[in-house]
Parts: sequence; structure tokens; C-alpha cells
Amino acid sequence: MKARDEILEAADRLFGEEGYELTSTRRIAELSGVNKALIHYHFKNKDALFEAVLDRYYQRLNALLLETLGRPGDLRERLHRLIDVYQAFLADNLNFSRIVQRESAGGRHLERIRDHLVPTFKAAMTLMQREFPAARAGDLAAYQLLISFYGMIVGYFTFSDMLAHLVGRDPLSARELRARRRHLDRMADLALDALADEPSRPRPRTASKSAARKPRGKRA
Amino acid sequence: MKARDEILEAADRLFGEEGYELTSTRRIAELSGVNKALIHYHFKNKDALFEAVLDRYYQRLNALLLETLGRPGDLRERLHRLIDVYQAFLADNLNFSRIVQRESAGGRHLERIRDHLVPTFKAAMTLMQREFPAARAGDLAAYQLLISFYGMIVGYFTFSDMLAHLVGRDPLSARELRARRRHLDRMADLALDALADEPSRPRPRTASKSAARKPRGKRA
Amino acid sequence: MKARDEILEAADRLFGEEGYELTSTRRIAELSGVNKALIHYHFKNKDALFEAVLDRYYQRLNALLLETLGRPGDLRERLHRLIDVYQAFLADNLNFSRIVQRESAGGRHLERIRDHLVPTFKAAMTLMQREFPAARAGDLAAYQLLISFYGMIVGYFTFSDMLAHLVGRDPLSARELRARRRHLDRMADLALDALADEPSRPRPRTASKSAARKPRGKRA
Amino acid sequence: MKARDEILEAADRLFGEEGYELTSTRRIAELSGVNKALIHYHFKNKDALFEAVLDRYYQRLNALLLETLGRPGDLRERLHRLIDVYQAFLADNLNFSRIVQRESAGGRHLERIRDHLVPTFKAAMTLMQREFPAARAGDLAAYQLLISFYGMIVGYFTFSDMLAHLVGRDPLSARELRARRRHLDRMADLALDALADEPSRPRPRTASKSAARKPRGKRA
DNA sequence: GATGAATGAGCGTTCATTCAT
DNA sequence: AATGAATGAACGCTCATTCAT
Repeated sequence: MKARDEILEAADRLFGEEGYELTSTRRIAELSGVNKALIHYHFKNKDALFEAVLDRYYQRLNALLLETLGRPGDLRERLHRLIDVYQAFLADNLNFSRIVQRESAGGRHLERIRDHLVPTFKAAMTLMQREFPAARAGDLAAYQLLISFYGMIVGYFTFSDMLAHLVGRDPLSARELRARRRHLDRMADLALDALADEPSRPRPRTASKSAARKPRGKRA
Repeated sequence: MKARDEILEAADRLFGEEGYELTSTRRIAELSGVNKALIHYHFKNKDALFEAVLDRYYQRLNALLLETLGRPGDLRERLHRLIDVYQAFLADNLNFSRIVQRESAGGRHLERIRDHLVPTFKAAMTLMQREFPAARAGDLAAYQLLISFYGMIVGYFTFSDMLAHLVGRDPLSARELRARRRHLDRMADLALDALADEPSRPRPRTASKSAARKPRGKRA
Repeated sequence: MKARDEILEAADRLFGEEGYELTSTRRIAELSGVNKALIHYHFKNKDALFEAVLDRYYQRLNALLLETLGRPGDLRERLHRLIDVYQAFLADNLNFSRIVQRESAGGRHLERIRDHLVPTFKAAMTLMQREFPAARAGDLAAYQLLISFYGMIVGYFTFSDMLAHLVGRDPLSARELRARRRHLDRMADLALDALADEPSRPRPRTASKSAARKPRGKRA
Repeated sequence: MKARDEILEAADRLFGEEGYELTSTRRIAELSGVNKALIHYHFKNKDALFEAVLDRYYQRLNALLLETLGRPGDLRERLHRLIDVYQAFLADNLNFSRIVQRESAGGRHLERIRDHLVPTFKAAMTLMQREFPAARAGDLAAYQLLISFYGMIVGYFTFSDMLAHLVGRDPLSARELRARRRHLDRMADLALDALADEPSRPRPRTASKSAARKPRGKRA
């Protein structure tokens, strides 16, 4: 492998495992077996190296997502596929999910991540709103659902360590990942079913918060 | 305010805004108006200071959660309250939510956070499994639901910046936070309704993934 | 001696002998026997250290010049004293003269030096113009004379190495420095005598350069 | 233009504008549009490149000076021409004058500059001493005069920035350069007139400095 | 409690130079 | 003649921490 790729590989691993700040260029050089100065020959600076690592992921992820959404099927199927693909990608790229999680929480590279994420979100939002008029506003507005499912998907990986201590099984095993996928799909079904039932015009809400939250569940 | 508290306050803010690694003791000293060496007089080291900051939050949060769960009401109501209280706490303590998010993603203080989080999770899990036999396993297993809702709750804050760019409104305004709470409650209702309907014994699943996921549609 | 002063002393010497760029903070630390980081404790950065060194010189120099100009005597005597004091100061502070020379030639600290120098120049200029109307313009305008004498004074030190090779004596010996002072005083007398003779209104000059330069010397 | 010349041109400009130490081979390569390694193909190292730049200047300057001194005329005329040519050369080659000024003040390339300068100085010195016996020693000794005029000539360029702030005009404009030349010529006349008047044997001086400097006033 | 001074380790980065092609 | 890749050394600077007072 070429030195540039060795550097990217090492940076990927360390950025993922330790975080951007805790990863020194020195250690990247050691892990990739190249001279410290060579990193700055191939990448302008540490920041640029980080973005190169990130871009590699988003390039692959976006290709996957595009291909997934391009395949035929009704919206429900396509959303399921979206969830599945996204989850599988994170499972295959745990470093990536850690990086995104960390940097999303007010990190220095938030903007870069946002630039990658927002278009995808926008596309999914439009899609949902076209099919489900009820998703234009209200309790199950598309943007709420998107954030929720994004949170469910990446949260699983973010908190996988806690989960391991909670259930005593490895949350990242193939078996558990499949179980998680089924859970996510089920949650999606619940939401989509509710959306389909919902009248497109959100009923007027009273100013009282407690009142607004009272009518719960279909059968409540 | 005493010097110790000034330090805690400054550390809180900087850890939240910039992250643990990017926050130097020098800046904490400057912001709190105390001598740099005094930090090490009151706290063994930077790590201990961080944990003091974190513990303060968890102390308050756990008191809130305990009080919330202690109040009368059926499980559905109590879970709603749990969600609401948790979300409100994060909204009131954005620094805390940022800290937790960052450090959960493989940070150095993961263990500390886990120690705080797991007991709460365990309690909620037991609660759900007692009421809903279906939550013992299957697509809507309690631990899946807990991770999902935890992800939905904190994810909203983690990705609030993206959300702002997505919908053009401030996701942290009181209005939007109320909308989010309604969304979360609704999602909880959907899940609990489904749990109530679910037979306690998960039907045997086939090995085929695609087959397992096939039966979709309303509460199929 | 206190560490701060040790640093200043070492920096002074190295900046003077090797120049700003060739002097590393590491070497300053070694020469002054302090820890490398201590330099940045006492001085914001290398630049600030340099300016501290420079300011120390200008503080002393300005005190000298002020005292010199304050003493009684006619202008001729005061100008002679100015020259003598300036020359003596440079002779006593060879590092300073080297620093000024180097940094004046488009260096990074030119501005700082200019800020120190211009006021002194302005004062001397006003002085000369008040006494000698002929110094307001023409071939012996005050600003020309000032630059010339400044060049003569500092040039002697700048090019002392060349001079040593030229005349085979040490230009910085007390004897040679006295000889130089006599030369400078003599040059000053020549200029002041000419100024005193000169009609205050500069004769109109023709556009032709060669013509303008023709009438040379009083007896030419 | 050939690569070698492009490099020389870029090095010239950067060495002049920024100084030797602040000029990196990388920037020379960028400015000249050649590969960084090519610089070391054409020049042994950065030092050799610097000397090549310097030598180019001295080659041209010495040719000029030789031609100037070779032209007929009495000594006074020839010295005027020398001053004029030198000043004009520096005015046309500001980078050169900055380089010489900086490196003369104890720089690493002092020796090289000295080797170029001393022969010229020696020639001019001999010339003066032959014509003016009084220039062999005393207050207006040839070497003193040479250093003084060299200082006046190059000092004008060294301190042109200060001068600009002092008089509010551009000291490097054609008009101001002409004025400076007239000043220099006038100063030369004053010195030469004095030399012509001076008895060849310097009168015995007393040990007292103040006494030695006392007899002032017009051609005392 | 509180502080100015001090320190060893490490940071990201740049440097002139070399080498294989 | 020219170049992309590589390197060891050094750069200015910041870090958390310690210590004497």
C-alpha cells in the first residue's frame, strides 16, 4: 500500500478510537510506519487529514444511499432499505460512527459533517412529505421522524458500550445487529402506519401544554 | 461564590462548549478568575475536575428521575414523564448533553458515564418488562426501546445544529422543544400500543432475514 | 539574577550576534540556564521577547538623549553631543546596533524601531530648522543631514568588520572610536558651517540634472 | 527563461524582500515555478544559491564602478561619479541594498560581502590618499570618509521607511533620489574642500578629548 | 487557601536536503 | 533536466502538573 493510504488508514483508526484531539500526528506516523513529516507532505495539516478521512467515508456512504434510493419499491420499502443500509454502514465502519457522533456534538468539524448530512436529510424529508401529507407538520412531522431515526440508528453504536453492560451480550455481533435492524424496521412501520392513519391537517392544539399532551395512544 | 465553585462553573461551560481535550486548565483559571495552580489544589487533576462537573449533573438528574418515577400513575404515564423530564433536563443543560454525547463515543470518561447511566436503564428496563411481557424479547424488547428513546432524546440535541440548517428554525426554542416533546410522547405511545398488542412469546423467526422482515403494514 | 533577566540577557546576546531568525528559543533557554517553557511564561512569544530586548535599549538610549539635549549650550554644541552620545551608546551596545541595522533593512520589527526612531528624528529636525533657515530645504535640508549622520554613525559599526580588514586595526578599540568621533564632529562642523553660509532661499534649479549638479564646492 | 535563471530571479526577490532566513526553498520553488528539488540540482545548497544571487549583483556593480572610475576627469569629478553611480545602482536594485545591509550586520554571509567590498574600498582609498595628502590620517582620513559616504549612501535606503514617515514623501521617487544625490555630492564637496585646505601633517593632538574638539567654527 | 515560578513532555508544523526514477 | 516522495532535525509553543512560599 502507498504511504498516503497507510497514513489515511492509521489516521482513520486513531481518529475513530481516540478522537481527533487525542490523536497526535506523531502516533499516526508511527502506526502507519512513515516519517512524521511525510504526513504534512501528503496532507496540508492535521485538519485536512481528518477531512480526507471523513470524505472517504461520506463518498462511500453516499454512493450506497444513492444506489439504495434508486432501486424500485414503494416508499415504505425504500425507507426500510435506507435504515438498513445506514445501519449496516455504521456497523461496518464503527470508527466512522464514533467520529460523527463526537464531532456532531459541537466539535470543530461539525460544519463539514453537516454539509454531508443535510442534503441527504432534505431528500428524505421531501420524499416523506410527498407520500404522507401528515408528515408536513404535527407530531410525526418528517423532520422529527428523521432526527428520531437518525438518533436511533447512530445512538445504538454510540451507546453500544453501555448496552453491553446492560444486557451482557455483544451489541455488535451479527446476531444482535440483525435484531437491532428488525427493531428499527418495526419502529419505522409503527410510525408509517400512524402517518397513514393521520388526517393530513393537524388538529388545532390548545395553548395548554398539559391538555395538548393528554390524548395519548389510539386506545388511550 | 467560592473559588471551588467558580472553577466548577467555568469548567462546566468550557468542557461543554469546547470539549474536554480542547479545554486547558489555563482557560478554566482565566474564566473563573482564579490562579491556575489553585485548580490543582481543589481538584487532584483535570480528570477529577471533569468528573466533579459530571457528577454534579448526574446528581441533579438522578434526583429528578427518581422523583419522577416515584410519582403515582400507570406505566405509560410514568414513561412519558421520564421522557419529558429527561428531555427538559438536557434542554436546560445543553453543556451536559454535549459532554455526554462526546464522551459516550469512545471517550476517556466513558466508564464514568456508563456507571451513571446503566442503573437508570436497568430500572426502566425492569419496569417495562414487568408490565409488558412482550418487552422481554423480540422486536420491541425493552433494551431496544430504551436505546432508541435515549437516542431520540439526546440525538435531538446532538444534531440540533443540523436540524437548524434543515428546517430554518431554532430547534432549541421553547416552541420547538415542546413540539419535540409531543413527538417523543407520540412515538412512545406507538411503541407501547404495539407492545400491548404483541403476544408475549415472540413467534419463531425463520433464518431468512428478508422473510423475517416481510410481514409489514399496519400491525401485521 | 532573576530568571526573567537571565532570559533577556541571553536573548539580547543571541539576537545581536546571530539575528532574530537564527536564534531559537531553545538556545536562549540553554544560554540562560532556564527551562524552555519558562521563556513563554515570562514573555508571550519570541516576538514579545525581542521587543522587550529592544525596548530596554531604547529606554536607556532615550534617557541619554533627553539628558544630552537638555544640557545647556548652543545648537552646534548640542548636535555634537548628540552625535557623541549616540556613537558612544552604539559602541557600548554593539548588539543593539547590529539588531537595529538588520531589522531596519525590511525586517519584521521595522515598525517597532521606526516608532522609537521617528520622534527623535523629528525633534532633531525641528531644532535644526529653527536655527538654520537653510536647513528647511535644499542640498543640506535637515532630513538629509539627519539620515546622513545617522548612516555615518551606525554604518561605522555595521561595517566595522570590513573596516578591520581595510585598515588592519580594530575599529572598536577606544582609540579608533575616539578617532571616529572626531571625524563625525568634523563632518558635522563642515555641514553646519555650510548651512550658516547658505542663503535661506534655495536658488531655483533648472530641470537639467547635469546642470543642477555642476556648481560644486565653494571654490570649484 | 531557463529554470536556473527563474530560480535566481525568485531567490533574488525573496531574499531581498524577506531576508535569507525567512525565505524557504519551497517558496523560491513556488515563485519560480520549478520543482523544489531542482534548486538543489542547480545549486549545491541554499547558501550557494544566495551567493550566486549576490555575485550577480557584484558583477554588475563592479563593472559599473570600473567603467566609472576609468572615465577621465579629476578626482573630485570621479568621486562624484562614484557616489552617483553607487547610489543609482542601489536605487535600481533595492533588493540588493537590503540584502547587503542585513548581511553586513553580522550575518552569515558577511565574509562574502566583505570580499566584494574591500577591494573597491582599497582602490578608492589609495586614490584619495594620492591626491589629498591630508587624507592619509587625521579627522578626514580616507577610510573614515569612505565609511561615512558608504554609510550615507546605503543608509538612505536602509532607513527609507523611517524617512517616509518623517517627511511624508516617498524617498524612493525619482525626484527624491535626485535630491539625495545632490545632497551627497554637496557633502562630498564639503569634505574635499576641507581636505584640500588641510595641512598634510596632522597637528599634534593633546590627550584631552574636549580640547581636541574645541576649535570649531568655519574652517578653523 | 492561594500564588508566581518553574518544568518535562509533547504538540503540529516547517525546514533544507536527499534519493530513486 | 526534472520530479514526487521521503527524511531527520529543528522550530515556536502549550500542556497539565509541581513546588516553594
